[in-house]
Amino acid sequence: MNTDNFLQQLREQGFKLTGKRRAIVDILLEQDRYITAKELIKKLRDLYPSISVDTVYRNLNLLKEEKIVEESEFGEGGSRFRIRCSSQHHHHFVCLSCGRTEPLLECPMGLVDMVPKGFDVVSHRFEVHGYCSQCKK
Amino acid sequence: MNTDNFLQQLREQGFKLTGKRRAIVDILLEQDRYITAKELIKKLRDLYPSISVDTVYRNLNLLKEEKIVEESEFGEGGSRFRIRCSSQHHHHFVCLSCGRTEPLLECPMGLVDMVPKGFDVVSHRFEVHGYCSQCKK
DNA sequence: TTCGTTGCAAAGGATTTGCAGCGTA
DNA sequence: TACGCTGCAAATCCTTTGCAACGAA
Repeated sequence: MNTDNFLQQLREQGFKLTGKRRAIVDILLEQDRYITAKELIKKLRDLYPSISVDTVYRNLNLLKEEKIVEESEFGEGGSRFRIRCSSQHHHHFVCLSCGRTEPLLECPMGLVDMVPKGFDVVSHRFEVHGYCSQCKK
Repeated sequence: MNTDNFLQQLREQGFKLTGKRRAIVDILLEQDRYITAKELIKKLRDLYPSISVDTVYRNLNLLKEEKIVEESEFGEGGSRFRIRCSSQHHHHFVCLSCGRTEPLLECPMGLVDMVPKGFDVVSHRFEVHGYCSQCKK
């Protein structure tokens, strides 16, 4: 997956292809981990020193709606965002220190019956938090 | 479990037993589901019309630190809180409509190896969302 | 009396919105 | 040209904090 794939997908929906939008996707892609909006903005300012936070949030929301980006809430400093590189359903191990993610080996929903009878399941969330091999040292 | 058990626990830590604190625990206990701070405050105002939001948040934070209350973030309108009635480790099915919770039958972490080698696991989060038998109608 | 608790007012941080001008297609 | 995108400023929403008065033990 590269930036152009994602931008192409947006263009097909009638959205435009701007330098700032490209930069947002670029950065998320080269990070490939959960980062806060703040971190993202900081990196964007290297290229676009005056980019406004609203633009970033508007783009993140658009990318979320298009399922290109996913959001998770852990730690401090607001939501964190990461790009969805794989289209296959899976969950993540998330490093509490650097935000790096690693796919988990299983999805619990498929393993056994988790949910008591009588409930309609719409979605589920599974996340394992800890420290990656680099950060645990 | 009843309100006095929880308040007793707080008293042993040197915290005081006020009417408002009791009311907060009472309401959380009679709800036994995830509710937003807003909903909680609304219900508290029946008994204490002028209770302030800061008192509620301060108490929720205290109860969280004492592991009496747990917080989850889903849906709109900020964090949601519920009282921990059972001391046994488990996860929940959460109704997206009414916030009702139901213990899940398994904890995925015990079932198989979920996490690739080399990662230190600190915590995990598992939640299933959907509609309960009442709300799905 | 002591020290935790509360309300008030204000601040804080994250995120969103209306609007007018700009830029892509 | 048309319509999406952007920055600005302001607003909104949720949550926290300092301070002085209050209240439980």
